[in-house]
Amino acid sequence: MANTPKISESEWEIMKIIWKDNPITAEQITLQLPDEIEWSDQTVRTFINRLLKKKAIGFEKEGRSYKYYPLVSEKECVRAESQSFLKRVFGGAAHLMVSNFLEDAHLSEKEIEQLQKILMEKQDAAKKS
Amino acid sequence: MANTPKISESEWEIMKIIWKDNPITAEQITLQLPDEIEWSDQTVRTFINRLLKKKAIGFEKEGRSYKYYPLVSEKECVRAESQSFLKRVFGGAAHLMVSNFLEDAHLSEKEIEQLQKILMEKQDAAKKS
DNA sequence: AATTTTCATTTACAAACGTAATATCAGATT
DNA sequence: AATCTGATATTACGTTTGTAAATGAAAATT
Repeated sequence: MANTPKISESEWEIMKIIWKDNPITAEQITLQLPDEIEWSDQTVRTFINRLLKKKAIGFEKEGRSYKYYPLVSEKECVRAESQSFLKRVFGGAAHLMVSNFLEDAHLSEKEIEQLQKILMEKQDAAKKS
Repeated sequence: MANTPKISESEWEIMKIIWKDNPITAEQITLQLPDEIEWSDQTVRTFINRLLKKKAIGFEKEGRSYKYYPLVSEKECVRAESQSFLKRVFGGAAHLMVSNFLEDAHLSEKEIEQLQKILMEKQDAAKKS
């Protein structure tokens, strides 16, 4: 609902960690980055600062260091990014997007079933209205 | 397959038009932009030039003006963007992404059925293997 | 042929991004 | 109290993006 700030690709990596586990120190964030990512801790701080400036996160002082926590919810941000992606790549047509993903992705039987369940619920809801 | 160049948000608008209809002149591209977009034609040319530089499109001289055509396929680019989005926002988990979209999107009954069909085929394929 | 018009090419410029290095400041240590 | 250390804050710098304006060259017009 609240309009979310624009979060860059690198900043997403930081946000994902903060959403999972907060309040959290800069050091902990650096440690929890996936292995493929090799940023100096200065770089991590830069992203943290930009997220602060964008009001995507806040902090509380704890002794010597700060602990950061989200100011925007993951749900909102995922939603905003999804909308933007959907619009950019599929002209806003969700069903095109989904079918494209379904065809392309390698899904387990369990996952397929789960999706079918969701679809069936959706169908019921659509019929009722 | 061929690795696709990184196409920015604005450039996507141009590419979508070129994919739909090519070879096409700069003027025609400008005309076919959706109404919400109000770029000066200089701006459109800038994006075209950047796409040329990125080898996303090519051109053929036709008399006074150029006609542009894609050098990368829409399919490839959609795929690359989708992967990038999936990784960034959903940590690469396609089923999470799809279920999120399904829940959020307003799909017609027809669209739902279509998706179910795809899922059923997927299921058959998964079982067989 | 000179001028105007129409494309395309080059240059511009500020904001965002990726990636740090450097500086500053508050506790911890000697 | 002076110094060291670990954290935060400021500054840096090249690239990409959004958004054009200026320039150059070819074609159309006068």
